[in-house]
Amino acid sequence: MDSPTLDDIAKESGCSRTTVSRALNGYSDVSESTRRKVLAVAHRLNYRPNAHARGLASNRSHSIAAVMRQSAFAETPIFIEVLESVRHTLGGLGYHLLHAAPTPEFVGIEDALSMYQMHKIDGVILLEVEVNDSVLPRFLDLGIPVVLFGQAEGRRSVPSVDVNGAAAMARVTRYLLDLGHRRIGYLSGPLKYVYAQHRFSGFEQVMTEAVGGPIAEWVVEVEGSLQSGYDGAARVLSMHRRPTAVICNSDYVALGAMKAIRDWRLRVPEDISVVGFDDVPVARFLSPPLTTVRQPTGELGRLLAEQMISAIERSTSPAGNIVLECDLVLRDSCARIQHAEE
Amino acid sequence: MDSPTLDDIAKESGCSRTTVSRALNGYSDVSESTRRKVLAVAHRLNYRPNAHARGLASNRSHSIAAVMRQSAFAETPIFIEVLESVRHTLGGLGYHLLHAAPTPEFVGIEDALSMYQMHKIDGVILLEVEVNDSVLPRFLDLGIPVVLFGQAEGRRSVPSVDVNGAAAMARVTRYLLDLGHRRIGYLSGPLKYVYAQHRFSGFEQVMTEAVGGPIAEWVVEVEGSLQSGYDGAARVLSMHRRPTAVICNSDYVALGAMKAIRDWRLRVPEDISVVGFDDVPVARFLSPPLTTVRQPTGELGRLLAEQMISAIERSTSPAGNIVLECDLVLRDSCARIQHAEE
DNA sequence: CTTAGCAACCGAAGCGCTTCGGATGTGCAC
DNA sequence: GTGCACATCCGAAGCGCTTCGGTTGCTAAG
Repeated sequence: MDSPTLDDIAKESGCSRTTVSRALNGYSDVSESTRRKVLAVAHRLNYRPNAHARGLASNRSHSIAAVMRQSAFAETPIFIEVLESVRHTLGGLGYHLLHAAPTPEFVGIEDALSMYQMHKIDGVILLEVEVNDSVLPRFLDLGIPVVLFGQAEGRRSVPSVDVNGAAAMARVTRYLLDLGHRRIGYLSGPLKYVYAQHRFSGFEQVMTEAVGGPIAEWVVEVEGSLQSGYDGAARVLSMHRRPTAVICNSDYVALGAMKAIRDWRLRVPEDISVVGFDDVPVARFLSPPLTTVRQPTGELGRLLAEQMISAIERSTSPAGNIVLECDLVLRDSCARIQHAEE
Repeated sequence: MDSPTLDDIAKESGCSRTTVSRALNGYSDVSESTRRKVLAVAHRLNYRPNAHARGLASNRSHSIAAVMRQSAFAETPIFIEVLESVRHTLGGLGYHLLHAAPTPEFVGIEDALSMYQMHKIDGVILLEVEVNDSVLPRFLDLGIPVVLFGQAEGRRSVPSVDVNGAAAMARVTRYLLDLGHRRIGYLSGPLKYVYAQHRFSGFEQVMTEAVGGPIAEWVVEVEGSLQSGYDGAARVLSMHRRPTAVICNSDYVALGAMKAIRDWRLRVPEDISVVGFDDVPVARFLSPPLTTVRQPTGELGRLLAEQMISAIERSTSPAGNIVLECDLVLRDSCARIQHAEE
């Protein structure tokens, strides 16, 4: 059996194709009784609008793509949660979410670009933003509606949803200071990313107020991978003077760092305290359970979706730059400092 | 500037719209010289076919969806790798991959169904198969091309790609037997899934040959979550007689189990050996590094994609039921048994 | 009684592509 | 000269929808 079309509904319900279309799409110049009749028939026939026909006529696909960078998906489980929330919200608004995930050749972006040009998607949610991002302008130049998870420096006109990374890191730093730590290491995310800059600034500021600033040798830039966390920690651990605590850019980095610490025959948290970021499911099951920062993933996703739709439909609220706060999740990977030297 | 259409190319290259279309789509009744001319113009104008128009005319979307169950994505990182490979392969064939991931209300499937009815997708890759699967027939009844990652009992006509879970588990079991273990626990995946049945049968058979069969109390059915692994292990650990080794259905389950073992004041591997499944990135960084089973994700993804396309285009090879072997990755979570009691 | 204004509805064009069925031209055997 | 096979090309229809620009029939003001 072939799928029913608008014409089938028109025939069944005794009105024109135009009226059926307008009834189904919620236009106002359709009487309530007609609308009800049309909806009843549509439901009975299990009608589904043909996305191609609709797209061709309206130039809209009702699909939006989530674009991220190389390996971000595997290394940043938090994206999964955020995107689930995005999908859920979009679904309620009649949109589908597509993941344009990255391949080694960085095709995530190219894919999205070409999908837009083919009218397969109406807009893009970009999941990681670089300082002086080279990708963002490519979308913007083509007039592709973009919403950022993160923030683009000096581009407040691009709608965005972000977490207050600076405040979160400031809080983590203060927590460690309160435990008596003064020598704090910092495994930063790649500083080409805006979020990494923000987080570091939070750390830096509190450290400056408290102890005159971070020690440069203990600040290491790492990728998101476990191995990179291991290597970063190893570098700090093999120094002459070691920190008593290490703040990590993600839980996976923290996990790598913890392995390095064990390999150096040191204990967490007795010898070195460790803090992660993201609160991935694994964090609670580590030994010791990891103290970390939780992001409001559900809320982030919901807002991203809403911003996206209003960017596309240009009717609702104007571009917003939303920033949410994080929670500090205290577990057992940090300890009050044992023997204050200095 | 508006996107160029076939007509633009036709005008520029001096041939008809029909010829341009056929040239671009590789039909044979176009001379080489014409084809080259057309391709050149298309490239110069940066032509991208309008997916809607194409879909409307040809009734094909050149998109395929990956469908999975509740939370599978977060708990089964291996899917990410497989899907990356699927995406990569599909991309080379002119197709896009969409993830129709699940929401709590199990909408992954509904989504895919409705997307198919809207002609947004041409087929579905189904990522987990239940015994007597209730979802599969829903796709099949609608005539939706489906390829399984896994196998459906008694449905050899549905193309599938799977891993030889029975052989893998048999190998794991033999490995533990070789280390002197006789009392082996087994944290199984939900037995409603075909793959869990297969894996268990591999374990069971080897145990039967070696020691007359598994001990029923040490076989526990768990979900994929870390917590579930913890709970399952806790149940076994609180028994009067404990196993000396535990085989886990996934690395995350193993991670949960390891935490339980620590909480019981026992050591891995000295007191209890642990084996995982999947070789997630985290496995190598655990303490101790986890012995586990690696699946050939890249190959799996490639084959899934190829099967999908041939299912859609009905031209190439017939439905296949492919099964690949896994690798056992030896690390430090298993030890030769210390003191044989019995 | 006339007519402006409004609610409700509809006809037809057209979105950009594929594809069916033919048209054209060339070379070659008869 | 005629007919045929073949390679190459093209016109036009049509996919199912949205939307522009109406028309119709009613109410209520003038």
